Amino acid sequence: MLTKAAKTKQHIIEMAAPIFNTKGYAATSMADILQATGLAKGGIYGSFAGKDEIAVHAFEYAFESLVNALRSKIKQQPTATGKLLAILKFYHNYTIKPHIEGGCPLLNTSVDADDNIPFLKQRAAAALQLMLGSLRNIIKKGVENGEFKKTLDVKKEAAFFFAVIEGGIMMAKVSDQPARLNSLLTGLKQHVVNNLKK
Amino acid sequence: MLTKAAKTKQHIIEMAAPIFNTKGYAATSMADILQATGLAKGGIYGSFAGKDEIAVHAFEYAFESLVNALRSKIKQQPTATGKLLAILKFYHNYTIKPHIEGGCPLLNTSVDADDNIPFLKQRAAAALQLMLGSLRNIIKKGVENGEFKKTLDVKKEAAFFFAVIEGGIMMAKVSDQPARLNSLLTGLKQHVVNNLKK
Amino acid sequence: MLTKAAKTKQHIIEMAAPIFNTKGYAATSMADILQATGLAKGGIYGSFAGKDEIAVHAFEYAFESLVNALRSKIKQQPTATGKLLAILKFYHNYTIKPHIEGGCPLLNTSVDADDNIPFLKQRAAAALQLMLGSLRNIIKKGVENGEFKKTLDVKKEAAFFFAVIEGGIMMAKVSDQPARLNSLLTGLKQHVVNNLKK
Amino acid sequence: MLTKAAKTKQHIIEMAAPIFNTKGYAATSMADILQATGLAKGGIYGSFAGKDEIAVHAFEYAFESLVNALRSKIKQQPTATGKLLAILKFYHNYTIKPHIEGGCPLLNTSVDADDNIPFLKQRAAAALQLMLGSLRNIIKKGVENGEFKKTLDVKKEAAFFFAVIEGGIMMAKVSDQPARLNSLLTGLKQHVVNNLKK
DNA sequence: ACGTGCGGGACGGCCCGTTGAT
DNA sequence: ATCAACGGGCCGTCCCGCACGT
Repeated sequence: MLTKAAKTKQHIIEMAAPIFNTKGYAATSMADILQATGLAKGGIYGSFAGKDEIAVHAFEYAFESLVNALRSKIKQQPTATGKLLAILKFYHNYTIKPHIEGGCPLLNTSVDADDNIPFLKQRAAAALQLMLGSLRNIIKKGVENGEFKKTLDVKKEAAFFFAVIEGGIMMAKVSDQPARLNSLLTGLKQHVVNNLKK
Repeated sequence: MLTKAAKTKQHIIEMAAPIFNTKGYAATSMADILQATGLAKGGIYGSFAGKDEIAVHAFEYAFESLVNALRSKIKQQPTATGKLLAILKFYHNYTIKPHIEGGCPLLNTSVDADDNIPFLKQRAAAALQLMLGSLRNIIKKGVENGEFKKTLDVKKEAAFFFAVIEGGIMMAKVSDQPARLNSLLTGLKQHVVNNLKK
Repeated sequence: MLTKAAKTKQHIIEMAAPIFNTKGYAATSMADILQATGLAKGGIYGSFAGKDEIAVHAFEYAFESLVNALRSKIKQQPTATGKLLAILKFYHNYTIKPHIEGGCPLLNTSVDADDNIPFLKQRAAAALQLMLGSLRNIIKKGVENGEFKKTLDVKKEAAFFFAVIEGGIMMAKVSDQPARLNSLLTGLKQHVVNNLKK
Repeated sequence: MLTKAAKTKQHIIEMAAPIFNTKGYAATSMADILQATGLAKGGIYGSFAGKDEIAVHAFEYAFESLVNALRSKIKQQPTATGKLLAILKFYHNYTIKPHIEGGCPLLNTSVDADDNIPFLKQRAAAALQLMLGSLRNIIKKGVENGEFKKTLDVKKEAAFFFAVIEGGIMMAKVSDQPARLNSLLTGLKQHVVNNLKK
């Protein structure tokens, strides 16, 4: 069972995550978090050392939410092809209905933190590693079980897959054209069916 | 000839652009810009109405720098294939030696501004439109002059091309692995040679 | 009992009131208030939303002080004549020893705010209304109980009474001649005794 | 004939006077004056040493305007009674149509400057002295030529006259009730006719 | 242990009145 | 005589301790 303190901590994280993910680290103020959580000024500092620590937990929470959402879709699919297509389906209209407000935390935090906020950059890098690792696993199993061509460069294929998605999210969001992402997802789908499969 | 005022304005823009591009809008302070330009507190406000205006000009300067750098490479190539490969070459090791400190201003500003800073988002969206338009032009001409397959979906192909690059930059940068981008660029090169060409 | 917060708020008001009353709204800086209160920035903005709010409370405090001081003098007098003379006595040498530094807050704030600071003007107007109302009450009762002539124009008489005082304060203060005010007060006294009384 | 420099100076003064008279010394910025005059920064400082000097000239200009306007009305009246009534007529509806924007410069500047701006206070005091002197002259002549009672305290009468007017202006303006002033003026008129005259 | 709320002080962007170089 | 530049000051927000109740 969760202690009261742990509950409060979790509450703060869950309220703060969409704010950080939307506004970015620098533009998110403690006041924003106070208001969102309903806590008093000092109440936060009982649970966290400071803004940095909240930001880290908020990112990890946001990323885990993403991973969990993806994993539940993937698990339902027995084949590697099915898993990849499930991922693509997950991202359909993602800029309209993202799993967390603000869109992909990996993209947001990476770009936000890469030059300035080392402790966040580090977490984002680890998250990316995990994400790419999962994709590679799926593709690798597809190769091993004969679904996909043996000649595939698994690592490259995974990176390519994710790059298109993230690039697509960025473009769709800034231009307010969700179709930009969807079109790319369709392209990836054809790529999976036409180029990866035997 | 440039007036002194115009020179100062340009100086401010050129000094501010890498800062905004590196730290983002919210994390960039007027003090940063003052220090970088060597001007005094009041000196800036003779040339600009405020931080917002500087940020807009800084972005447009950074983006134009990118466009100019790209264009000079493209112009040297007579064929559509050559132009696309020149673009890929331009982005080789881009996270190590970007044309401006902080990396791709389109990526940075889009992600920084999309939920919070409408006047910047708008400029970033316009810049993206221009960039994609240029790519489409190149590919379209390749189709028209018989270099590329007639069946190509020009719009999709351009979006795909740029999405991979931007996604690749993001991943390479956050993970401090420039090779991640280069590998994707190599993949794109093969795509151009194998899939686009007749 | 007063909470600590309420005490601090009151402390700020009491320290700020003479400053605003002396220097006026625009010329009073937050730094002045910080120094007078001994508080830091965060301390002030915990109690007030901003300078405006402090100015309003400061004015109301200053005006209430005036009203209380006057009322205590008035209460001691059973007759209307006595009350009016008590008021005149209160203002004797007022520019030398005002009840609050800077002199009459009604005069100061009215002139300071009437063209520029609507939220203060509004409070000053209400205060004036209250002040004139009190004067009218006194005179009216004097008429009713037979002290004063039945033909008196109560409203006019009250306005006249107060106009002379405020005009006198202004003249005495700017010329550094307190006697200018005292002389007018003497004149008013004769007016009460000679013209108002039956 | 006026030199060009003198013309510029006069232009600045005439544009600045209503601003100072409306907003007060502290709240009037050089930028306000620049905008009103249409001059460039250097243009002002060629004619004046600084804001202080402009404020002084602006006040004196505003006060002289008042004096001139009053004098022209007074001159038309041969009798002392006529002169006093002309003054009262001049102030009728003064808060609606003051001779200069912002209302009586003597009142405004006195209250604005009395605790804080010695160089302005000094000018305001001198102006008051002049104003009261003029009133005394009128009344004194009225006594001498037999219009008024010989027992009048000339000095007191003049001060009383002006105090009511200035107090009335203050009250009328802050309450947005011009009638408050007019009512007092009517009272003064009766006072002149009933109490001063033989 | 948990949370409250007052207070601290540095810094945020911006505007002030003014001066020098041209 | 113009205009670019100065530098200190403006009000307000920032993130954060600390002393206290509970």
